[in-house]
Amino acid sequence: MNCARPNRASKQMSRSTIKDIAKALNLSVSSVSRALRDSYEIGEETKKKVLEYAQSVNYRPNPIALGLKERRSHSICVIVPEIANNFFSEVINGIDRAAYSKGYNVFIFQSFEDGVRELQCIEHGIDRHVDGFIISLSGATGTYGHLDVLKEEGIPTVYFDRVPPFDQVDKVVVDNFEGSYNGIKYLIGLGKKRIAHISNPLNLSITKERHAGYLACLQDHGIEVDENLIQFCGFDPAEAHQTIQEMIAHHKPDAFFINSDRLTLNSLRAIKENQHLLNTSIEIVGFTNFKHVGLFNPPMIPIRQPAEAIGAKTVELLIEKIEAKRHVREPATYTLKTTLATNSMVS
Amino acid sequence: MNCARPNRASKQMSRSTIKDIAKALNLSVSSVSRALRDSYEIGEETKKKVLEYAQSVNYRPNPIALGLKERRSHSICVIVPEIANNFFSEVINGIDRAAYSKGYNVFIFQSFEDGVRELQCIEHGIDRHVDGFIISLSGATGTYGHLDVLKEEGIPTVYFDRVPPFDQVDKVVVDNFEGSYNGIKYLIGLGKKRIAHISNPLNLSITKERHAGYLACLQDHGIEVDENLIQFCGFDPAEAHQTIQEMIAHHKPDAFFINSDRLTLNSLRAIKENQHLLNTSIEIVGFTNFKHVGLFNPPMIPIRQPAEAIGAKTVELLIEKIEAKRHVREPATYTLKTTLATNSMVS
DNA sequence: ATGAAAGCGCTAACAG
DNA sequence: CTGTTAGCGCTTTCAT
Repeated sequence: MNCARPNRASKQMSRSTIKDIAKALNLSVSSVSRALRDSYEIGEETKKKVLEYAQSVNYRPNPIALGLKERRSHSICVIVPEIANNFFSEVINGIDRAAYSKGYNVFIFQSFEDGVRELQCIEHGIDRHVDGFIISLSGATGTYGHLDVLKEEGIPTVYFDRVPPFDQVDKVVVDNFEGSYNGIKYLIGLGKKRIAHISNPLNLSITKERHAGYLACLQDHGIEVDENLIQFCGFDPAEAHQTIQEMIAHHKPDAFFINSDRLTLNSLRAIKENQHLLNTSIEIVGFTNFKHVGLFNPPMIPIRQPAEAIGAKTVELLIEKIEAKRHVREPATYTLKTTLATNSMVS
Repeated sequence: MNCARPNRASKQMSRSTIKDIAKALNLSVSSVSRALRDSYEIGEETKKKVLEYAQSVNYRPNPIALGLKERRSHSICVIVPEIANNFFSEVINGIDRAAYSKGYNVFIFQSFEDGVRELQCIEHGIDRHVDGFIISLSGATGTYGHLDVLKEEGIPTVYFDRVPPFDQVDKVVVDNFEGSYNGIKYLIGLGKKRIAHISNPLNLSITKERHAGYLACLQDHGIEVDENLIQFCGFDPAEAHQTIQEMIAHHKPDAFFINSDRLTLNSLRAIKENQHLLNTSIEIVGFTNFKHVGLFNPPMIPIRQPAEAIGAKTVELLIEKIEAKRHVREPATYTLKTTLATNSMVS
């Protein structure tokens, strides 16, 4: 740690700038700039000299100055409801890796399921001149007016998972309908008839689709829908607990289908504690990307989303939009597949 | 969505600037700036006029321009090994909330356990003129030279959890020694004699301390240390699996103590699959902040870290340093307590 | 091929 | 109290 201090001359206290280089090499700033950007209107000689010197002082362009000048920042902004969530943190990994490999910086913001903060995040991103947004909507609001800025100012944006209900935007989602349909089908195949559905509130796109899958599958298999077996429940663990408890006590389900990652984990404990009230064994299927579901007791079958792939896809689409010169591709929705991990020991 | 377009005049295409306001109000930019910053050298009248107008056009200062000018950005940079980790994502929550309430923006970067990327993250932060850093070191490197920039340039920095081995920096940690000591004591209290220790490599500060706690506790209770029961193991799930398998097959432990969050989750499955090879019941204690440990089978007792509090503390220290005018407090280490959650059903 | 100068949005001397 | 100006680091006409 305490090695001899490098000689004074080479110490670059505050990062060295293009101006410093110009001075040192007796050139004008514009020439240096051109050399650095590999412009065609610069002499080979000079270019080489500049590049070498820049290297030697570990020159890095100042992205702030660049941003001010160019109105772009080579960075993208990701807004998710919360990071402490298996699914979202995996998606972020996918985004981070993909963006990094394309030379983009990633800013991660959390909306904490709050529409107001979501807007603030968007404004922060805009203020910082990010080149584009990747957003999964907060669950708390049913309005979308705060997204208008993005459209109006033509800022490239890709939504994923929890997407807005209008059309003219890019979306990356999974086939939620099919995901829950297959989950229910699995339960029915096990002979289950009273499949409880624990769901987040219906204002989110994904919730609606998953709910529809549940209904459709029951219908297709001639099982009548019992409204008592459907309960909506927010993000609070205590609420989940109570919901489950009442469901078990009053409506005797023989299986559970749970609608979202957080809700699944929150519900499992309540099921564990109350399942003795039922005389059948209980089967559980739920959306979750938690990797170690195989350790759970009661056991459950997870419906998994290809989170990293979703992240990678959003980046691909976003960068395509950012770098598109003229002809912009029509906005589209990309749908990936969920997996029903019936042998869920595998990570 | 397709509501009548607001009248042309009020449409602020590109964000309105201080200059626009000056023009509109027939003032100089400096007066506007002063009004906005609530300077004392500005007339009440003018100030009010400016403030109102600014409000009406939804003026937001451009942080990029500000950053260029002021060399500070009112933002901090958090660098963690990975986000998809219960502990780190909780800490980030703590940081986010605390920073937000003090008006600071948070940039989150992942080092992916890679020293080179860690340096890049630091450089990114510096380039973006963040006011300070909160860092938990990547596990892959044993060198610390890449942190010198921070010291040399005097950039406020607070380390947490995985901290560097030198003194002149602020650190927020937990009492890892005590944490594992208590964990082992608990196992011994259960009558366990052959307590296996599955540990990450010893290059991290936290690993060393936890290891020391294990050794000390055995010693204090007159249990001889069996080197065979100590195994080191990286971040790869397959490696953990093999390590556990061999441990069980060859050395017949009657309990496990596992050293880190990720490793704990990775090991549990291997224990589950191999525990039938043992004739005793097995007890498990491990560091993890996963919230739903109570659902696990095999059951385990988690050693928890107060992650949100750690995050909040790092922010408090960092902002104190950032905003300190003259007299800088001596760097110090703040040690919080772990919890041995013996009734681990509680979230 | 190279230099000079303007300007991105903002603040902070410096003048009045 | 208010206006003028320079400058943060960089790119980009526009001259030369």
